[in-house]
Amino acid sequence: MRLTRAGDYAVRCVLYMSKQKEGIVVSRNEIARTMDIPNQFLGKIAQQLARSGIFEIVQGPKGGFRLLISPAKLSLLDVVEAVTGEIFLNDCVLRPDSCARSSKCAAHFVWQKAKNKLRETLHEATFTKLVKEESCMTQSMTLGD
Amino acid sequence: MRLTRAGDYAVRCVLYMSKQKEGIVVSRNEIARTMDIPNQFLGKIAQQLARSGIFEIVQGPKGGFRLLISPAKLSLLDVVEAVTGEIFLNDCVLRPDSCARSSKCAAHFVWQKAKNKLRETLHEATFTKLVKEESCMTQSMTLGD
DNA sequence: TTATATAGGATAAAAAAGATCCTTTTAATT
DNA sequence: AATTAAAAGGATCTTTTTTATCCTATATAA
Repeated sequence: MRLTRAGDYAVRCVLYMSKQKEGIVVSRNEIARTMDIPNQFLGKIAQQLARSGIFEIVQGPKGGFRLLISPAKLSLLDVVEAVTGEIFLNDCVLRPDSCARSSKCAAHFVWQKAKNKLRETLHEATFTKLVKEESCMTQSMTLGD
Repeated sequence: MRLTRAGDYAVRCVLYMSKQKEGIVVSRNEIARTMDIPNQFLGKIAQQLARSGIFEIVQGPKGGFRLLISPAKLSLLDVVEAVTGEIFLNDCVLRPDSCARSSKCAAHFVWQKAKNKLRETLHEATFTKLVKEESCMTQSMTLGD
């Protein structure tokens, strides 16, 4: 697995949205501008996030995206996998038939274990936590919001 | 990180060599044939493994590769990273300067943590262990050997 | 009903990965 | 010393994946 640009953009996008008041529609233009994401490309990525039920898309003026899952329940894993598909580290773990060896290959199990740990780590990281940590790190920010 | 075909081939190659008597030269042709690796491509991969000190290359008739590190001390991580470079899951962990956000980005730390765990898992898997597990799995093999 | 903002299909451009061609070098064998 | 097998290494090509954009259609607020 390797976080693609698209996956990175998706995380930035959701991270930005997680900082806004819950339930509001956040404009795509605004997200793209603030988070340095090519506007049209974000459109494509948004489709995938919408299909996964992470947010819904509102068209028209004042359109944009509305988070459907609270940042407290939304993990890095959810967002990344919405864009890149289920994480896997090598073909033969996800598609055992692609590798004639998989049944008798010990490496296979190591990859599987590694994959599970990776997903676990990303699953524990909710966006609420990320936002919180981030605000701790930025000393120059006003503390009172 | 995602195990590329090249990385997979490298693992297969070293796995095969680990089953042979220690210290002998194993022919590239033989490895390629047995492990289903494109011969020439294996040549390229071998160069990287050699540069990393994992094995040495012997030219000429009866040439091939000789493991320089005992399978007991050689891990999946060593072999994979010899071919793909140090494992990383996203750009901003390995090259923080590539991402203007890295210093204030909480996701950054999650990726770093995930990366460390992944490397740990792969580091624990030595080729001796892999060979051993593999022979357990293959029930149809002669147990004696 | 007009202006704004996103959807979504098609396609292009760029980058990465996989593979092979060909000439050169090395070393065992005769 | 000559021959030959086997691999090195540079160059190049193909394929796949990723990134990005163009353009027309659609939805909705004002």
